[in-house]
Amino acid sequence: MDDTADVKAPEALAGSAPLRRLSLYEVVAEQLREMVLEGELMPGSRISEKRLCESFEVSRTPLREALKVLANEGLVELLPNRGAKVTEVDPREVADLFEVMVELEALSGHLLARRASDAEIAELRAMHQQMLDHYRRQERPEYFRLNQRIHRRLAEISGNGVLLELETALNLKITRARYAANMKLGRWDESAREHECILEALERRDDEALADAMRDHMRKTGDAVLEGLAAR
Amino acid sequence: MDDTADVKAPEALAGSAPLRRLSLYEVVAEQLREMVLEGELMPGSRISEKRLCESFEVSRTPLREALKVLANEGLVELLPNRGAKVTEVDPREVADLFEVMVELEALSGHLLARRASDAEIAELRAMHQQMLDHYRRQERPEYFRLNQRIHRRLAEISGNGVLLELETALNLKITRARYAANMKLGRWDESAREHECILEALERRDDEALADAMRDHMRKTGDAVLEGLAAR
DNA sequence: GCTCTGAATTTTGAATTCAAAATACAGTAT
DNA sequence: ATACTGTATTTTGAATTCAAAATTCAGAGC
Repeated sequence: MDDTADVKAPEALAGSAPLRRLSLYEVVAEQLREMVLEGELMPGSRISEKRLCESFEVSRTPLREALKVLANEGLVELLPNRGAKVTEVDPREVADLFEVMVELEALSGHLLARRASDAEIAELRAMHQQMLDHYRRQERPEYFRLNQRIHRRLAEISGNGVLLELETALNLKITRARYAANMKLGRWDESAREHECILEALERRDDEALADAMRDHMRKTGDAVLEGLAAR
Repeated sequence: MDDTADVKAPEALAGSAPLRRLSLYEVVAEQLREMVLEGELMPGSRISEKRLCESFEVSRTPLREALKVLANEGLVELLPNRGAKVTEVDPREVADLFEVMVELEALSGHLLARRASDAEIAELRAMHQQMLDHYRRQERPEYFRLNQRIHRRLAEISGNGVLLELETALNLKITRARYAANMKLGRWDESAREHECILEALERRDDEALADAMRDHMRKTGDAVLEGLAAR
């Protein structure tokens, strides 16, 4: 039907911020990442290079480069001479993941209490309030997106680049586990309350309380996800 | 001179152990990794694809795939349309790195105290004693290698796969920072003593003491590396 | 002399091609 | 009918080719 559309528009995604064109493999990787995270590519399923190339309308070269990136992120597995498959969500690994994340969050908390500026705390508070609005209006996707943004912002403000990278990387897998577990809504309001605790501890700049609150929040999230996974 | 040598011998490196052929890009990645770690490729230096292709005797495809892997590991930076360069060792980032590593080690300690079997503890003790032998004989490279193996084994035995992966990944950068800092030997015996503390706490299965000892060891290592970096 | 412009060259990005491995499949023997 | 062998097909791995971007460099203009 639309086979006139040979025009690729990778710059469409570039926005305006970084002012640089993305390589094709980066675009493909981002797409793939989303497909894996949202379960569009089922865990365990083999990935046919040809099929994906056709659907993305790119050659195999950038696709294979993208697969290598995803493999490093742990979202796909590369089998030698037999292509790639989407990694399974292994509850055991997810448990390990949260075990680590809990500690990273605690570290983040300690750093935040020391390093966050008043302006940054106000910014987080504003985001938090907006998130509560979405909660009250039961706007689930908006709530979820903002929730993610807040967590990311917390990691950023903690001022440790390595920590930010690790949390981002691990969060990929967590997001995937969430989808796979089909997170029940029960924790929605519980989670909102935990966020309130975090914000309050941060505003008091209470080191230990903040670390504990963040640790606690992550631990409970983990428990909920694992429960969801077990109940499949 | 030797332009008769069109024969590539990638299988020469495959050895016999894993019983599966490594892809070319994996071999290249491993070589590159070593070159970066040992400072053979200087931090900040631009990487010419052509030159490297010639020296490895492979085409650009596997080399570029390998570069993508290294980029994910943070050893090289990919500049759009301008190739790759070896990432600089940024003391600020190294500090962040250790800040995180210290917590990961503490977690590792807690897990080890609970999960290590008697046999595994004995194994670690044996490795430790052997390392002390190398220390007494002043066999530096052997000491260093065994040191690395012990740390890796500790991570393995802690039984958290994600933790093992992270420590392995971060350890890459730490190793590089060490080389860059030209680690002075002063800490050699101090480090051996710290290891003794770790072993003893593990043998007592003293949760807190072990976590503290491992945290402490990593913190001091970090301080030494950072000092070395500052003194360049 | 210095800077700017614009071709020539080099280098990178991505598609295509070629070769090797794996898979699917048909036919034979048991 | 089932298991096995050898061949055809498909799919992956890696080299090559083609196009686009960056770099270099020469010469014109100030």
